[in-house]
Amino acid sequence: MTKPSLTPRPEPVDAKQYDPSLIEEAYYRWWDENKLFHPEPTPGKEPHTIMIPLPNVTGMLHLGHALNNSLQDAVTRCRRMQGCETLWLPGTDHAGIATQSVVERRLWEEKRVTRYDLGREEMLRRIWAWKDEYQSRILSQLRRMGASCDWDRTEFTMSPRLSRAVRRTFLELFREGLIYRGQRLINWSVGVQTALSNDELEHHEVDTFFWDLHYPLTEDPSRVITVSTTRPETMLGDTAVAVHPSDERYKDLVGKTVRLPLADRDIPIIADEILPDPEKGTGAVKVTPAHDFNDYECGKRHGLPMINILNTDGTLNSNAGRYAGLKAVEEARARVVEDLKAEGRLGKVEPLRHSVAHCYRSGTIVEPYLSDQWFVKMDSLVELAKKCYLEDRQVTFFPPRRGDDYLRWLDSTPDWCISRQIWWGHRIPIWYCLDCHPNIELDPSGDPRPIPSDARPVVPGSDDPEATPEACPVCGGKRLVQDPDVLDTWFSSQLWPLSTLGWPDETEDLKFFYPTSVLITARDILALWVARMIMMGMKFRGGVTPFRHVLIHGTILDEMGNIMSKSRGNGFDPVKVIEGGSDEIKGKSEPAPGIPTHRVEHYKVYGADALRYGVLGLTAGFNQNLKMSVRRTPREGSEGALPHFDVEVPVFEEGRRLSNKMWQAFRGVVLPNVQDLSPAPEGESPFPEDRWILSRVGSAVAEVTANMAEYRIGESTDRLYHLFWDDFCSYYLEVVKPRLWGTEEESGRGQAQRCLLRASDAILKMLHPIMPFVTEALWQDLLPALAAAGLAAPGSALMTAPWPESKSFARDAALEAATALAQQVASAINSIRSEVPGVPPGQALPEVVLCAEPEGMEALVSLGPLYGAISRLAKVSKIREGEIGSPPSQSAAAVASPLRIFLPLAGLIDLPAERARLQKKIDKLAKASEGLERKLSNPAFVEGAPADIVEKERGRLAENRQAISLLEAQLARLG
RNA sequence: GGGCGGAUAGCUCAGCUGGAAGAGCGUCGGCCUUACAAGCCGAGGGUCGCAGGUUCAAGUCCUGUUCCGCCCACCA
Repeated sequence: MTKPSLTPRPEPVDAKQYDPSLIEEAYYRWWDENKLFHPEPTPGKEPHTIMIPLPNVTGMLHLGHALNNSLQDAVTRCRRMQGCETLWLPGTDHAGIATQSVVERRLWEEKRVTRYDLGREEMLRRIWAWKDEYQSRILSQLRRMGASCDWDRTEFTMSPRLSRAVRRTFLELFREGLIYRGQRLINWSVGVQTALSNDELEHHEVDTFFWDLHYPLTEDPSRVITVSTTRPETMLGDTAVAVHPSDERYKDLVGKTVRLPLADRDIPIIADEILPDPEKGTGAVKVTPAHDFNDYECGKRHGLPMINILNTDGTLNSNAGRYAGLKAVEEARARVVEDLKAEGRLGKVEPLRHSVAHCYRSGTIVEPYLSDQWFVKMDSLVELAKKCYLEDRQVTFFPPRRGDDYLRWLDSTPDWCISRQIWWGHRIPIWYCLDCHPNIELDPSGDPRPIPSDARPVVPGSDDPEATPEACPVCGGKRLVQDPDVLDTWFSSQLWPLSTLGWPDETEDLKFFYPTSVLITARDILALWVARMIMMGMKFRGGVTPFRHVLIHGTILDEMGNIMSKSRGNGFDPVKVIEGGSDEIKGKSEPAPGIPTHRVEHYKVYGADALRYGVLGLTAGFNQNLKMSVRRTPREGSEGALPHFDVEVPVFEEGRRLSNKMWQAFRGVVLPNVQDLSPAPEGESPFPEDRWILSRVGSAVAEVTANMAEYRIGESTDRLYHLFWDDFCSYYLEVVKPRLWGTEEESGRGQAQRCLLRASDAILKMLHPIMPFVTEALWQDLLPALAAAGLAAPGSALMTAPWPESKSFARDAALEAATALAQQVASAINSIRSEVPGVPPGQALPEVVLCAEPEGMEALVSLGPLYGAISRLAKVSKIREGEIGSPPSQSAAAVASPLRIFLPLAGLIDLPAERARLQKKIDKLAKASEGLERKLSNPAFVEGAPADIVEKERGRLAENRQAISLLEAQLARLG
């Protein structure tokens, strides 16, 4: 309570229906201006920290982000109300390759210039401008969704502070020998012209061929050895043919040479244990160590020469002789095949579909490419990451099975290639001495190229991202040039939980908020990001995990099971869902049969709460696929050339209806009736509906609290929906209304008001993490009454109000059972009203008679205090008890075990229709009884099953039989 | 090829440690009942993918199998 009082709350909105546009921005601004999102390290308080999985500045947020951030916000808001000092730290990722590619593409489309035309400095200026624009758009999208991030701590991976952390990390790992430079076969993106790590590849199925090539023996050209390949053009770089040592067919050929066609080189036939599989193809394979990962390993085993035949742009180089300059896959392949055919060296050609690696950003083919790159040695880091999870149990996955995915990746990760031949990113903090290495040249951008494999690295003296080494430690020369490459984006993102809190400085934030509480993310970056953050935390934070929990949520898919994205044409902008409006969609594929790829879509105003409710509801059960159905209906007579569609999303529809229902219930019933508190005696209310709703709220508080603690947020949305709609609105409000309207003494108005306030308060609180806006707005309207009743502090905010406790709500199981029976009775009466012809639908029924067998008397008695409730719910004027033996004549009957219900309907009843209705019920009951009888006549069941189960089944059968006999008697009476 | 997940009402999905099949939407019928027609009342609709097994009892556990999806993998 040390916080200064809040600024005046936003003006109350008086609207008949809920209009999110009148609420959301005003309340968000109010929270923000009161710094309610901003935590401070506070000794004695429990911290709760979430680092946002930093979105890329490449584009706008999509529905997947809406889900991810709704989860984070729901957890954050819940913990904040539970008294934690909550930090949700926002920020963005510079996303090196992705962002540079986007800006380059745009430059080319708009101005026909390349990055080389602009030069490094100007290009970076353009990318910074892009970043500024998109970062602010992304952050405003987050605000729009209601994200309670601490904007004062907003970070960016290339800020000076984070750049310092990156440099510190690089230099420490380098000094330790965990970062090294070396020539390796790496993945090369031909489109972006940079190295990629294994994790940046996408595999796509490609239709191609399997070609058989005949290589003639040097000593006897009439004899050939046949190899099969999917990449005939790489034969220009072959340096051997390999066979399995056990392969009898080729035993005599090992050690001889073949004459490589087209290249006219002699290459050896070698025996290798690993590469060739005698069962496959001809059993003999061509070996191209510079252009295939397996061949590379084989080449190293046998000391084969490695002939690089590629340029960085994917064309063939001079090692390819007359094919130089041709694009390898698109042009050279066909020419090589053609020429081999002409020479009679081509064997059979079979169609083949196989998966080929593509660049995850440019979509172009990835070539294995031999080059000098920087690497992180992974083995010791992998050990730390395993220890954290397996031995220390410092980190827990939700759901637990995700821990297996994590381990699987750790077990199969090679050294990490971290250098990228692009400009946007953290420059590698290594210099080279031009005096020691006179063959280093500077290209037009001022970048040194090439850097020899044996160039001696010179490191700067400090972590300052601006620091440069003064002189060459060997020759003292001052002509130093920095390595032109930048680091893989993930090198900086892996530091996110550390660097955002100020590491390597020992800041108050770092001391208080580290380790973070939970990392919430989708599965696709488990390896790329999650595992590496753990490594860095373990390495640089004294073996402490960066996060205690990892929540892996599913991916939103469309109804067909495809990943949703705007570029595919089946996704949409979350802000459009919130604000409504229209959007031109120009996708790659049809979102559903008959829906064109290029169209205009119109969205309703759903509001942020409905969006959040909808996406959070999808997450129930930790499912990995979250299919979301979308209805698109064509608009008649739409203007313009493009077809127009109205878009409806059922899950958002549900959220919108819920927000509106809340609005209506509070505006229409709760608020008008709590303005003037009538006096009420202390202690428990004598009115059963009061005790009932508090009991129901109490059990919901217990369940929701438990669910939230396990991140079962989808389950909570469902639970709260029914608590509010069914229990609070359909039952409690209906039943309590007369007391609110009535005079004080008789009706217990004061008690009704207090109970209403307590239930409302708890419901709004529990719904707040899911639907922050409508709940805060209604709670503010309710606050004066809550304060008057001593249930809340005046001038406070729901956002920071304390979470309800289940122990403050008395539970009453017997009352809940009695009320459930009352609801069944009301429902049975309504059913008769609806099904029996002749019963007036609108008017109240004059009388209902309830009867019970002797063993049901207790239940009947317990129902006594609830007659008023039944009267309201089923609209009957009078309820009385009757003798079971002499039911009223000319009546419709129903059963709500253990009670019999009679509606005297003299003169109104349609006899044949009523007879048919009764017969239908009897048939249904008889069918159920048959099953029970069979079960109970089975001695194995009666003896084997626990006694209470057998008893239960017996009771059920007796109930059924009684109901049947009653209905049959009724049938007989109707004649 | 390896790993994982899914298959339950027309659609999207709940269903925890095995004890009479649920929600929302959609459909059908009836209601402008004084918070709410963005609503209320009622009805219909399911051999829980298929085949075995364990058990007195299986949507739930085990085995096999078929589809769908995802992740990983060098399939020459």
